Amino acid sequence: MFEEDARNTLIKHGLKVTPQRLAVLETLRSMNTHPSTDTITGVIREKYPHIATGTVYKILETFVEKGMIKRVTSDRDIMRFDARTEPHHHLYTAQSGQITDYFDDELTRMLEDYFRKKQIPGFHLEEIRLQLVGNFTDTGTDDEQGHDSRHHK
Amino acid sequence: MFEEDARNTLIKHGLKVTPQRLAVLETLRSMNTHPSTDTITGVIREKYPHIATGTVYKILETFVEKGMIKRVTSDRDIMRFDARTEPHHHLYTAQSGQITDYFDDELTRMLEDYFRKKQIPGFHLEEIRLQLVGNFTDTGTDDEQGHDSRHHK
DNA sequence: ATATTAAATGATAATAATTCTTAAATAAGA
DNA sequence: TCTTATTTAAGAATTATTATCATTTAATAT
Repeated sequence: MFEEDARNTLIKHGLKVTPQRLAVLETLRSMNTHPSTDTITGVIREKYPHIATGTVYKILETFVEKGMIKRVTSDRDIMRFDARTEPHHHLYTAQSGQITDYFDDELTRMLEDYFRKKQIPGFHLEEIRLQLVGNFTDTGTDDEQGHDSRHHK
Repeated sequence: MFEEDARNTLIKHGLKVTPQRLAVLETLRSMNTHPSTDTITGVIREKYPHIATGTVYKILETFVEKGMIKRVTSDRDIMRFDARTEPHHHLYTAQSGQITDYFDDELTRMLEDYFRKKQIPGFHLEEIRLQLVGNFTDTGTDDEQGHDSRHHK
């Protein structure tokens, strides 16, 4: 899934390798549910019960600054994070507050082409994010968590 | 700008007409800066000093439930609101945390066409939101507030 | 391997945003 | 006008996030 292991990613970005940072990065990479800080902390504590809340916050902020992860904006007040850095979009559902990755290269290309041709006056575009809001029409037979619709076409 | 006055909008949605609700809706409609709850409260208090913080929160939530306004998700932790219900997109800038409306019918049509043709399996799409992240390249001569780039083409 | 040093962590306090609670006030309809 | 269900005000409570600072630790040079 990820080109390099967490340890190398940290080194590449000039960060000290600590067990806490490894735990945060590996946890985030292993989840496709765009967890909140609180969820990440909870998962880590199963294996590493002593990590402090503030540490997780600080680590996540460092990672965002370095561009290793992204903040995903949810409708509610909680920050969510995404370890995937390839261009992709997000499916949002109000029902459960779930955020699911949506990979669609054709769509990404179409949007990039569009804005390559049409400049927005007075604005330098750096990133295009699409939020697709709706509901899952599932028959509900698969597991609760991890709506892993990685629609890579 | 808006088809009907605030009073009628409230009645149409089965809400009692109170001065507080009128103030919130009119304030929000008069601003194109996607204010936070705190900003809205501040503006209202200039004319109506007694409104309670909790009241503004409750009113905004009621409006969102009724579909009269929308939540706009910012990268940070504060909720922002938008009184415009026509399809449009948003320009986000990290510099100042500004959120600006971006109207582009061609773009909206292109996205609608795209998803009319291509269904996302297991997902019923209700709304398409585009966040255009970047920086304003302004020469900085115009007023601080209200980057009202309503690029209606 | 050890010492050095800058950086990271843990614990906790502080702040900020939002929600909850309840009594008092008020809008809408009889 | 009177009645009643809603709404508001005020402040307490909760939750998310950030800041502080003493202690610990990773990386580097010895």
